[in-house]
Amino acid sequence: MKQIVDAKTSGSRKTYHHGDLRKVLLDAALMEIATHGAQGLSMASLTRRAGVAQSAPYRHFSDREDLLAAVATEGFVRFTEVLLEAASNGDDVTALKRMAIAYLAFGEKNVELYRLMFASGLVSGAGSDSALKRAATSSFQPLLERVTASDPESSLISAHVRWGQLHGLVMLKADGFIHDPTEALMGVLSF
Amino acid sequence: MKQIVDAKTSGSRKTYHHGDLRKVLLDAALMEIATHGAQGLSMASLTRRAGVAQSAPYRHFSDREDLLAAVATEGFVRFTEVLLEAASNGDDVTALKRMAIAYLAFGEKNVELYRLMFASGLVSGAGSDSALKRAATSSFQPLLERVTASDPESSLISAHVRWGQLHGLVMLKADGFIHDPTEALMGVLSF
DNA sequence: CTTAAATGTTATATGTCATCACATGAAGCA
DNA sequence: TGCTTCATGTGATGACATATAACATTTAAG
Repeated sequence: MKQIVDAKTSGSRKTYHHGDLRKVLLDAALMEIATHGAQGLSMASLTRRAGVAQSAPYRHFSDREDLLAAVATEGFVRFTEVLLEAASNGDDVTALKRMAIAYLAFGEKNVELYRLMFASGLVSGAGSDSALKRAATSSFQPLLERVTASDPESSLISAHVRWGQLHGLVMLKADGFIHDPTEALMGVLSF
Repeated sequence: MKQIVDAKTSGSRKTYHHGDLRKVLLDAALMEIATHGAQGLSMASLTRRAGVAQSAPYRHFSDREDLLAAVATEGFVRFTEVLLEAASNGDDVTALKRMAIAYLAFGEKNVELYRLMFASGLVSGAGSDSALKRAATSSFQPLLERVTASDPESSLISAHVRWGQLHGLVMLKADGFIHDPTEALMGVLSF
């Protein structure tokens, strides 16, 4: 039986073992990334927040990049849920529009996480069979399916075009180049 | 009169002063970024490459971010040249198409530099009167002008839409999510 | 109950950023 | 020419981060 005790009472744990350090670290990383970006995340700061030794995370993640990959994977999972939810009912065309809006909303609400997922080079660098790569691929499926439904001819290319449009607007907004991506999106929702 | 001597003969310079360390560092940074990305660039590695002390760069750049900003600024200057060149002749519509193709080409040839310029958060973080911000803004002008010429009504929004599309394709390619952005671009060159 | 496997700790090696006081050389001026 | 001053490079150092290794403590398997 597991002791799910405190784990954060001002530095001193009651139990030597932590409970679920892996999850605690991931959650802390998600918060840290949301506020300071992945660049500003250090293993050391995570251990201080979790109240464990600096070396502890390496029992759960081979290195810093491995931890970031786990965070990004979680990000893709959540992102996929959001897209599926948006596409869950209505005809294909309106579903596409709702997905587009949901896509932008996710990007704006999770700027730094989104950046880590899509613009950090993590995915392309990851081993080809990694959970990260699979999660990333899954995220693309909802969009692809809806596009295919409404345009079976050149579905993959069309999906890339639409994905590129959304991704571009999110990233331009994230980096301060534009201020109202939704406004721009409305200009193309006649897609 | 300036002694433009060696500056790289196996670690030992003849002159105590370097000649033009600032430029040497910027060039080295551009190369390092092209091969290993901005993330993998360290001040220390630059100094080794240039054969100077670790503290030397701080005479020319206040910190690492300042140097990266200078590199990004140079990137925007080059990028603007490329776009202007592509738009230099032909009617507005074909000029837009050539700019789009040139945009993608620049992105593909300078993946990591492009990432630094557009997706590192440097621009949004920079002080509002910085050379970086001005260079970045200049890069947008050629596109905006051409769009305005062919669509004076909603020119800014239209420009954002097109910019977003191009940016998205470049970034998705950069991070390995798609493999042939040009193919996708052809799908929208009827812009 | 004994022992192996997981998981956490302490200590340490290496590397980076950034700053300090100091050294040197270049340029201006007597 | 010789002095002075300012820009630029050096060496030493402090604060931190990543990562590893040897050791400690639980948990859980037999």
